[in-house]
Amino acid sequence: MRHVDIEDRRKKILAAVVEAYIESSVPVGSRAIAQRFRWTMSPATIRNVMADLEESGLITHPHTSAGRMPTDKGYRFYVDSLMEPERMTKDEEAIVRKLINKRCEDFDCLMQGVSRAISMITNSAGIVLTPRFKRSVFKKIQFVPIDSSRVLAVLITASGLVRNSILELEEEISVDEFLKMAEFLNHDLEGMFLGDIKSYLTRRLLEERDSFYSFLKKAMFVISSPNFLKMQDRMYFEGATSLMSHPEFMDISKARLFLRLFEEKKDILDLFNEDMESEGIKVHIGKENSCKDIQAYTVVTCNYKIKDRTVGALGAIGFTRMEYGKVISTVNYLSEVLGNVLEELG
Amino acid sequence: MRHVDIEDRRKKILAAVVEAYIESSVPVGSRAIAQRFRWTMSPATIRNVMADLEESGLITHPHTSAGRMPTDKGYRFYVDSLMEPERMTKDEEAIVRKLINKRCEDFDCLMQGVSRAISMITNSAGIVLTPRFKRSVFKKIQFVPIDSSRVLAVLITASGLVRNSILELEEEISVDEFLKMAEFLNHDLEGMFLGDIKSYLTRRLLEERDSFYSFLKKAMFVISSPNFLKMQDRMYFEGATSLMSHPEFMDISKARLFLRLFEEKKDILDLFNEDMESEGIKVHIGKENSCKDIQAYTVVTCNYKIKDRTVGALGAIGFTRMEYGKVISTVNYLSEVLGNVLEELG
DNA sequence: CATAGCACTCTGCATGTTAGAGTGCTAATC
DNA sequence: GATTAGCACTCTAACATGCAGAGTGCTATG
Repeated sequence: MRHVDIEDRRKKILAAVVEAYIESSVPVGSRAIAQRFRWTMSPATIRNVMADLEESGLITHPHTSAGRMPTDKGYRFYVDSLMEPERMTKDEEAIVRKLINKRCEDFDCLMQGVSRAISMITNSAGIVLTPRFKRSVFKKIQFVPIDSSRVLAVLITASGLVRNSILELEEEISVDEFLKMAEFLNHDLEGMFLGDIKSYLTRRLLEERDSFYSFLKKAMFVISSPNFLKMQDRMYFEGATSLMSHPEFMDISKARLFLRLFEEKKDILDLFNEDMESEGIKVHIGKENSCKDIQAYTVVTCNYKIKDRTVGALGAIGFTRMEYGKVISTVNYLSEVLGNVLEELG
Repeated sequence: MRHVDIEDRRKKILAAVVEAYIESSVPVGSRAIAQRFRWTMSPATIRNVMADLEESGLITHPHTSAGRMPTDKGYRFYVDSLMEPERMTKDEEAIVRKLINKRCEDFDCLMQGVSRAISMITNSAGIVLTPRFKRSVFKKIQFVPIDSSRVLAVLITASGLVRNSILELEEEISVDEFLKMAEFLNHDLEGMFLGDIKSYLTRRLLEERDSFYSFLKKAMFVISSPNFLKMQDRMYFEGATSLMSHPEFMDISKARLFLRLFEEKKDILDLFNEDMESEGIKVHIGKENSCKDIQAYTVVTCNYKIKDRTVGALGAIGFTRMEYGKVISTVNYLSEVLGNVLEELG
């Protein structure tokens, strides 16, 4: 059937435009595309198809006599239907191994290594969110008294992460009471998600009205102390410099706005936190982003897991003109690597 | 005496050139300087003095018919002899209070607040090093067993900072033994600098050859576990964006090199760590910096203290054309604020 | 239906021109 | 003797002009 051929050619040419534009970062003309197909079609033919693709809103023109470049819609179609997945090369795996080795058991160093690996391999900026506190599983708590009015709470999660916070006490609590409280909490909360602890204790508080009551209340007070459960979830961000060399940042005020995204953090965090709710790779291309300041970029995110449970997210941010195949496979790969390392480390 | 007058005028004109150049960021001409002095001198006179200053290497010319701009040597003279100290304004103090309030008792948040305050007030980038681990004073240690082969060591310093690390055990150590070890360490090491602990224990090990020996050896093993004492000293860096709007970064490759300084971190850390050895404000102007990549910038650093002991450093980095008075007073002020907050928090 | 050819358009670069800002020098003035 | 006015000179930034190159759309032809 003729019709299939035409559809097929449209796709091939769109893919060629996208790939050529990604490589060169300048609008591509019909001649360049014809060359790509080893002159099996003439530039004139390609021009006709291109005019067609433009009408469908998949590519555009910056001005009359310029080549074509993909629109966000064009990239979307490319990512969904045309793109071929890319395998990680040996070199790239070597980079990952080099940056994320056992030697650097420091948590900080690990997170930094992962975001740096993403940025180095993809030529975009790498982003890694620390394992979300609320999504971690309770394993053990211990109290270390500092002085009469303060105590240090040390909490270990099932995945081996440690968080500590200093609690300011209003009423004095004896060492003995703290020992009992730790024992109680360690027994009752084992295996519970940290995000659920508060509501669990509240429920217990309502159920048991007798002997245990005042004790529970104290535990509750400790747990809901202002800086206990709302703990430092952090974001690592590396590789802004690798974006700086791209022509998109010729206008420095663009670069400035981009960097501000990461000083403010909020918009990026929101995006990642939302994506964490679902499984696997998510790609947000240009104007698809609800946040205006991100609309010039593409964000690729992926959740990562410890023991089959999503605890955090990581990803990459770059220009819409990014190497989608490579970025997607890299982000995917590193989400697995990070999960594994954290599991092992736990 | 005539001679004094001439010296005095040279100084006044140099100060005017420096200040005008800092304000405008374009080379300043004799006319502009004359205007600054409300035409009490004619441009021609000023030109003569300027030619003189240029011969002394304090100012330069980008080309024949351009105005003058200070050299690094000129800035140095200005900072050492001409500059007037600037008081913090009410507005600026309000910024500090807003960014560093009690509510944010989270350590991360505090460090970030300080570096952000520096950057906002000075229009430069703010840098804060966390309190150096080695310079902290031992207060208390506690061991929390995780499983048979690992134990969590929680260390509290006299200034109230908490650091923890997971120790991998080669030979099994019983819970009871850990309790005794903690008791021993807590008793013997109180008030000692963390950086001195290792050598102290080594000394003890040599002195006591009898009953205590095997016990000390175990403690020694724990203390010198690879990731115990070489802990994560971090650096906070905020405000790169505020530098981006300056004309010095018109060439984006400059901006790129600048950002790389902070992805690499090493050069900056070396500079700050060295400056931490001495007291008070240090100013490194342009080419005075030994690190080549920093030679286009001026770095202002200051140590900060907890209980009269230097534990860390903070500062600002900006173009040599920075508002020296404001930057110096701001860095100085915030070093005190940070010290006080940490002390209170400890 | 595909393609060759042609007129047209837009960019980027090189070149030329001009206004403005600033200097250095010299001669006149205080 | 120090200061200043005046003038010739130089360099930059901005704008105009011209031209080559790349790319398109349209039309006529295979």
